[in-house]
Amino acid sequence: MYLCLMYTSELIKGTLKTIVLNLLKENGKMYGYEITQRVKELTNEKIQITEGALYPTLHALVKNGELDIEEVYLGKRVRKYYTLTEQGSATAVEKINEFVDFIKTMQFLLDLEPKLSNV
Amino acid sequence: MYLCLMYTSELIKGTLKTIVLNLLKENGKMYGYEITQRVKELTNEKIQITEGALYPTLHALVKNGELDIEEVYLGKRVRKYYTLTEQGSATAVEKINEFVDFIKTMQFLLDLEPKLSNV
DNA sequence: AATAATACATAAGAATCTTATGTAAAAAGT
DNA sequence: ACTTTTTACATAAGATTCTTATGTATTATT
Repeated sequence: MYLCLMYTSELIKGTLKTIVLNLLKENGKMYGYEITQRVKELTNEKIQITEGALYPTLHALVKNGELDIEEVYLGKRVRKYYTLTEQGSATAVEKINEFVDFIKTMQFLLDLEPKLSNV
Repeated sequence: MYLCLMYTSELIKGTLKTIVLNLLKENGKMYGYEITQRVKELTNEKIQITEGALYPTLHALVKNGELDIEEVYLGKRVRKYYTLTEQGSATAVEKINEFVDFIKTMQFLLDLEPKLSNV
């Protein structure tokens, strides 16, 4: 597993929580492995979240009261579904707003308007 | 000195080299302290590059052949101007293209089209 | 029956940034 | 004239986050 094939990993750093919280906000509940696969699909493999990065992050979000866990057994194998707590929903919105603002600032700083106006 | 007042520092991580290379590409030559002040001005203090982060990064870029140094004495005080090498110019373009692509990917992943269409 | 995919987890090491500290000259304020 | 602020460099300990490697074990596919 790799975190990043297409981008130098530096860029992805710091966006993992934002990605996880936002995916849960859109999909209601997801389990860890599902998150890694969904991100891979949606980004055409440009962003690949490693399990070594994801699981500790999920555990930290639970510990911090942002996520709840629900364990589901499929036969003998456990699958851990994560959902946003109320606090987690608020954090998701904050993180996304912050990221949007950050992008705008970087666009101005790097003088990228023309390159991004046709996204 | 702080790296970031407005944004959680996580987001800025990984963008420092891109910022430095791009500023040098636009301004020809700059010295370290000037870079910190320029970024602060241009971002309305939202991004504040700390000297503890900047100087080691500049040194690493020099070591890696991306930047050249020119020392200028103002009375007894030294000022170190940095310029892009040929390789540094190429890296600057690469980094910016990579960042633009990364933003596009994140916009899609986080479903941010409406929020960013009016930048 | 063997391999690949699913699904969890942790831990050592690398990279990057924060915070703190240091030096010293020039400018600005009083 | 003296003090403080700004300019301008630098490094180092510690924190955080991610990479890479490794581990376990079930289910699905070939």
